Amino acid sequence: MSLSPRAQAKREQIRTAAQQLFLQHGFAETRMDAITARAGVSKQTVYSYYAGKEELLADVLTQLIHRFFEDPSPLKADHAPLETYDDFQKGLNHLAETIITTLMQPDYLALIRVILSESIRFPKLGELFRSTVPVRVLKKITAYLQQARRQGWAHFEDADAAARMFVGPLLTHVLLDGLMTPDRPPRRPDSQQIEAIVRLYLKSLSER
Amino acid sequence: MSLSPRAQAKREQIRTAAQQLFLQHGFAETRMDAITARAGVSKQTVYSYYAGKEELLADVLTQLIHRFFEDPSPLKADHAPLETYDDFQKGLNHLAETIITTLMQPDYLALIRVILSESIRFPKLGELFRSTVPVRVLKKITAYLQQARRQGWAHFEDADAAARMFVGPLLTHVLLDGLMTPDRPPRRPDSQQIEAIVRLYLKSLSER
DNA sequence: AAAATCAAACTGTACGGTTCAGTTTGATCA
DNA sequence: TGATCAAACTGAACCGTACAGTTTGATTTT
Repeated sequence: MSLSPRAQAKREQIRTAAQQLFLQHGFAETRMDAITARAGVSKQTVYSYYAGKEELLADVLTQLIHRFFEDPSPLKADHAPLETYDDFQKGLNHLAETIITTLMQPDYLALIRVILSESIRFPKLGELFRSTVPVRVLKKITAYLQQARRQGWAHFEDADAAARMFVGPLLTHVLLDGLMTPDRPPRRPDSQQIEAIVRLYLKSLSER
Repeated sequence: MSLSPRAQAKREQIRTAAQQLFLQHGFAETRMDAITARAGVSKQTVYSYYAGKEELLADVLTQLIHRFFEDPSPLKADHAPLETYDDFQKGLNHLAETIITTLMQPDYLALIRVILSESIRFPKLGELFRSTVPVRVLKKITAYLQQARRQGWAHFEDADAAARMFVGPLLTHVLLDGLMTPDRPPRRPDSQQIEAIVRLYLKSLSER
């Protein structure tokens, strides 16, 4: 069942080339010939590793989804100290910054765009992404908030609503300035805008 | 420059058929033959009204974008009374409900999906949508909040951040349960979830 | 007012031209 | 000897056009 190291390498070459092209042009506009050319590989080889174009896309996206989530950066905020209220404020700020930085990467935006486009054709992929990335991120944030509540720094009833209240405003930037304007490079909100959001957010978690 | 009533009607037939198919299958997967069949019109006629498939898509989406925004419902909250704090709370709740109801319509979700998919090919369309719908909605909300602030019911510094804080959490539902799962019918959040969000939001606008 | 005439819009079919995914072939490399 | 390569090929899908004939509705003629 396992592949030889050489085969692994070939497969990786193909996947990488396909990934770049799928993310840049989308599924329909990507030509198999372009993939083989970029991978420096013959067409026959591609078809000896993948049954077809769709299977190749599935492999590329599946791998990307897992890689993006295993990326350690976005969610290590829960390992930061949380002893003073200032820690909490800094933690949220850092969390917001890393979420924005991650989401606003051109590759990440492209991935979301492809998934939204193709999830009609491949419902499985949409579901995989949904349940892997955003749902887990929401859960992590929920956990962090509950930890802060135990410490007495946050007061809320509905943890899910509180988590959405945190991510939501960030998403507005991603949608408007990242996904909706693919021609110009994504303009991420500056630190002041993020701070304003976090400050407002903290008020919603204050006592009474 | 104006078209005869008969021509208007034909054009409308074509547009309607094209709209249904583009929203259902997207641009690439929609066949011109399918459009002519559904419109009950010959191919020649389509090409006498439109230079090609792309022009047809542009017309369909442009019309949809304007229609969705001119839809009176989403934003008449600013005409509701705003004299007591209770008015404000009710106003926000109503606003949230109508925003969710509008966005969660299958047609609206499909429109967003098509725009996100095709905005690489047609940057103009993405920009038209962005500047017409979400940007104006944000501005309306901002105006409403500032009105509430003048009445003393809301306290905030950054009006833009406050507006995003309101729409953001709603968007999380649209994204996760509307856009990411096109196979099953969209599950809109129930009134309790929306109330929880509004309640939390009101805290972020409270004094100090 | 009924009949004849006419231009423009429309239809249906057929098909040219192109693009592309996937296959076959025969040579080359390791 | 088995994997890989380049290149040519196949077959199907699909956009857009050409064309010969029909419908429509208005205008003119009797």
